[in-house]
Amino acid sequence: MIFLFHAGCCAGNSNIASIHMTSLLSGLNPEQLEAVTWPHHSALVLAGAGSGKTRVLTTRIAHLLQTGQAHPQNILAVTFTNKAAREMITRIAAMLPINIRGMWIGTFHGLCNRMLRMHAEDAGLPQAFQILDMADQLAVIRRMLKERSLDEKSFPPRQVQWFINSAKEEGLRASRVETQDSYRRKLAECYQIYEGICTREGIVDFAELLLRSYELLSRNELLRDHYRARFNHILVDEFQDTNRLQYKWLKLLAGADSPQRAAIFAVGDDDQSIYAFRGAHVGNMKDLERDFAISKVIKLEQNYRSHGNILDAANILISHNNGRLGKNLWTAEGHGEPVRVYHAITDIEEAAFIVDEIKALQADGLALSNIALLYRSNAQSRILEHSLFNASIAYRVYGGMRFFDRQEIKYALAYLRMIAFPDDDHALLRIINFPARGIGARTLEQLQEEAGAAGSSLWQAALKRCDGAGDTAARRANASGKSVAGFVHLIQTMQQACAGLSLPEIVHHVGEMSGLMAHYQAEREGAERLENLKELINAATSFVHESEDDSLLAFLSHASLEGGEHQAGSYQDAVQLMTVHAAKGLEFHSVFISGLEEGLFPHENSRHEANGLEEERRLMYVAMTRAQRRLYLSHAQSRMLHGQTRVNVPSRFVEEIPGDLLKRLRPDSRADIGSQPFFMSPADDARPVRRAAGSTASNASSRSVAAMAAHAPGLRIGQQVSHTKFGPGTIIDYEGSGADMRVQVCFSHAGTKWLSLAYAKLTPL
DNA sequence: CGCTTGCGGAGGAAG
DNA sequence: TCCGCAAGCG
Repeated sequence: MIFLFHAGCCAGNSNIASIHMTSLLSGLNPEQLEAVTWPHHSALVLAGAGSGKTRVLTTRIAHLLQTGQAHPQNILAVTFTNKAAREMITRIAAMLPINIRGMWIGTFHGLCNRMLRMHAEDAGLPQAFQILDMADQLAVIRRMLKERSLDEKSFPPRQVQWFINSAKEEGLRASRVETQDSYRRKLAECYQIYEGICTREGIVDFAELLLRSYELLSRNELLRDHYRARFNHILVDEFQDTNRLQYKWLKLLAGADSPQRAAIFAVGDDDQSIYAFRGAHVGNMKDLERDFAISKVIKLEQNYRSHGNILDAANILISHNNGRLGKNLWTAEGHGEPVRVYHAITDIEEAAFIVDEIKALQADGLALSNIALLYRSNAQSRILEHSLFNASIAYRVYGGMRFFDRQEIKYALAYLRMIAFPDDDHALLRIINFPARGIGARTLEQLQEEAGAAGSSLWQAALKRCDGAGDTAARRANASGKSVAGFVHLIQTMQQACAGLSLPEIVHHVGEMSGLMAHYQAEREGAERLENLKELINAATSFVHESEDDSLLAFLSHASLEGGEHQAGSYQDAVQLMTVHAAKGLEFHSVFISGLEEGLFPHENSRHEANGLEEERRLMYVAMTRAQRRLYLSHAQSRMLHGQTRVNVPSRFVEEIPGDLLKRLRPDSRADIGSQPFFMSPADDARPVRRAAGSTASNASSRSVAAMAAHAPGLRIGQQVSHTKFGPGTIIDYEGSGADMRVQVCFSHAGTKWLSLAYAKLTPL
């Protein structure tokens, strides 16, 4: 009764409580209020974009606690991303002065991990099971295929991986996969073998976390009853993104068919379902209504984000989809500006237009970080970056490599793993020869044979090898015996050295002793990797401070479950570039959606998928509803794709928006020429119109000198420079900006190289 | 062992 | 066109 305890601290607690109550619920619109104060019965909240979804979710939790309808330990709230989970926790903590420890708030995978660690034995897992990310999983699959002499051509590892994960997400074990045709039968065999490896080595992939947890609950009645009695409020964020297994898990946990079932409070938006390709099943929304006897869907349709024209355009666009649950966003604000549509001749010219508009917005006082450039596929960012760079506009690209995905981090983590759990074959294989210590494929094969024969881990096999002291046969042929001995010795030394140290100290030691630091120090382009290794120590430090469990094992799980930021953020004000998928959940004053062409958006691959076009349209809907005040849609008549210039028709999505909501812009004038035809004659095409302001030249020599100087004072293309190692040279090209800026230098003696300005010491001559 | 070369493929991506 | 991966050479 944590809340009552708090209230009881204060005199006149009923007064305090009512003040809290008012402040919690005040400012909610009627629908939000209905959702927040919904009785202890399952509910489906259809929450449109910008309708205050997170607020409803967090306020409901606070309200349940405050009114004594639930104690923290009765609450389980599940999200898809760590970011969303963190935000939820932060907001609840800001609303209520309570200890939120008892609540289970996290991602599906995080919560399943928590449950499996607590009941590892019951779940048939070793206490220290390791979590594989996608890349690790792929590596294990490759290893398996090789061991089984299965041809990678007839068994593409990625397809095998996809098959296994899809099966797991349907809740199917290898033995229960349907095998009508021989191909599926073979894949099912792979799944079977893979399962064996995972069991033997105590490794668990992402899908396995859920499946194990599900099986644990369904098999173990005691545990199931325990959790059912405990969590009587289950709240789900982004419900439209749940896959079949996640829904089954929720259903089992909530006890859909048991008399005293939990209330599931699911918040989602079928119109924003854009993850079918990774298993999301929107049908779960209908299933929830049925399985939990939900009589009324609460709709949050008032939008607090966008102006009217933007919402109207989005509403009409999405109305072209069938089978929607049905929802129409509205705003209390005015219509605002029309949606701007720009018809570019080429992709280059499209980028130039965007740059010009950004400059104009900037001149009007808008911060760059309030501007987003969205695109359907990552490949499109290149040309936008190029143009932004030339115009000296700071930008930040989202996506790509995440911190814990980096190879140097993976190596360090594998060493950490070996310290605590040396029997981990997967970790051993990753680092046994990195940094290089002369252990080749040959030695490894032998080791694997020995381990196979003894039925032991590779580590045990390596130990045995070293035990066989003296000059036995193992040592005769080459030095590999020595190398393995060296490796064994290294790990053992590290184990001893790290005993009793704090986590950050261990990470530091491992970096030094493994030789990783030295390796990257010696490597020419290793500066950034070195930085990341240092950053890993920081990550360990903050982990120790923030986490209840500061063990090495917990840190390793954390690393697997939390990819980390995409890149160390340069905190300067910058335009935000990202895919539409990555933009979901975000909002910006001004949004550009570029590449609105048939084949690109909607993407041509979607044509061969069931309901592919509708998913693309939802994607467009998500993109449009990111904009608060100004929305630009642009498309180019011709675009370079896969090395070929292709001519494209404007996206049907643009056509689906009524003309009276649009303002069409043209390259040669800002006048409204919406009545003119979209396509220009070939003669026009031959002489593309260039906007005056932005240089769109693609070769470095004609780039704006001023542009580069703005990023790197004192440097320009053509500048003679000197490098401490490579000697004199000339700057011939550059890319990136700020801390990420790199220059290409043609050295007199050392050839042409790309160098990071942040690390390379270049002296202007 | 590590680097270079050549070929193929190319969508979106949390945990 | 560009990137990433697999085989091949020094």
